[in-house]
Amino acid sequence: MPEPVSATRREELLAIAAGLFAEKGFKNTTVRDIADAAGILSGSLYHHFDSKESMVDEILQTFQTELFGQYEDIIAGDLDPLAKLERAVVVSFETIDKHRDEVAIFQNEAAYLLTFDRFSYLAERNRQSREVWLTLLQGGIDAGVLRDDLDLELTYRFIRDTVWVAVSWYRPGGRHTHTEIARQYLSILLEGIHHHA
Amino acid sequence: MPEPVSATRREELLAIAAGLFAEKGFKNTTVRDIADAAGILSGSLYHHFDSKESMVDEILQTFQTELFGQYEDIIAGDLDPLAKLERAVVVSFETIDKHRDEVAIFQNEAAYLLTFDRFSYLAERNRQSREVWLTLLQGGIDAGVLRDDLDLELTYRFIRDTVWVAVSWYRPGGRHTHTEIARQYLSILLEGIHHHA
DNA sequence: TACATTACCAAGCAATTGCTTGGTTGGGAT
DNA sequence: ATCCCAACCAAGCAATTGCTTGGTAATGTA
Repeated sequence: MPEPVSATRREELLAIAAGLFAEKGFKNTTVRDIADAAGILSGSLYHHFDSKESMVDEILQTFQTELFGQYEDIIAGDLDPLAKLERAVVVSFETIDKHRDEVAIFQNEAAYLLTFDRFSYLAERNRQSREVWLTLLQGGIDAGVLRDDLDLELTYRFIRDTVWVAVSWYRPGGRHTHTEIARQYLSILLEGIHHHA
Repeated sequence: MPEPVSATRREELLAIAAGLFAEKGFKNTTVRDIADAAGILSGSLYHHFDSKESMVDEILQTFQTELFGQYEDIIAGDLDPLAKLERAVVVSFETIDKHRDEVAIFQNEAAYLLTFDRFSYLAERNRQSREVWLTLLQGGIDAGVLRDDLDLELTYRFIRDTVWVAVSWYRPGGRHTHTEIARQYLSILLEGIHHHA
């Protein structure tokens, strides 16, 4: 197993931990599991990190900074409302493709991690995410390009859930690329599955 | 092996356990948590049940028997294809309303529980669920009432995910009834959010 | 040569876990 | 009056948990 020259040992260990946290859950992954996967003893992990919590913390912070930066760029950009919404969906699926473990951890463990003070920033991220989607949807409605007879909150949840839950089954190299999935999901979301003559 | 004792106390304890499993996860809920919530000592649970696994087993089996029975009724019924699909969505939201804890446990813990032999029937239920939705979708396509340009597998996942993930935020007595949520979700699914003149 | 740094090992501790064992209580049937 | 039995308690065991401690080996750098 050749290792990327650029990856420090620290980043390697974080990637291993992320894979296990995503697959088995945070609480259900022991420091011995992580150490075994890395080929070292559990105690040796504490040369690199303070605690198991610090590992998942670093994993989540890194990817969230990147993701929310992209959302901000979209909103601040000059695309038309519909294109902005489409772009946000595509970016989300790109993130699922590029940061599958991190997204899975955020999806599955956020509720549990929020019981610790040090992870209270996750609640802020959720609030931020809601604002992004509501802003994009309202923009489309104001421009007359989206239906105005739907409950905005329900529509937001519909989109959010549909996009992120795909991380539970999407695998790179599967029968659909993330681009193709985004395209079809957008088609259903915008046009519906009903046949229009 | 303790057998049915006072059916009511047994059901009480199962309901308490289900609430905790749904809220905190199976592995992350201790037998002491369950006992505390029931106002007894942890050892006393073993008068009613063999193990923690037996509890979650009984919880899942009971509700799945009911749910899949309803799906079978719909497919065997004489509604037209579109109405069958709509009915299946409505029944699913009714189930989320009526068996919130059980659905949440199935959604969140199935992957973990499947690592134990005794829960292999959960994989069979997943297969069964996929067949139900694919049958309903194919029926609509054959009847010319649903679009035939979408990937069937992706459409199935879209519907499945959208319906069941709602259990993560739906609360009875919230601002939307499960009937209202089903209605709006169906509207988006069938017609899309795009504004059609 | 002397020292520093990085990455790890070996051993184990305190807390928590699921579960076991033997015993107690109180209401209902005989 | 006696007995039964469902429901529980009190105590604790063995395994697993996150994490600590003190040390070692290899690779630098002065």
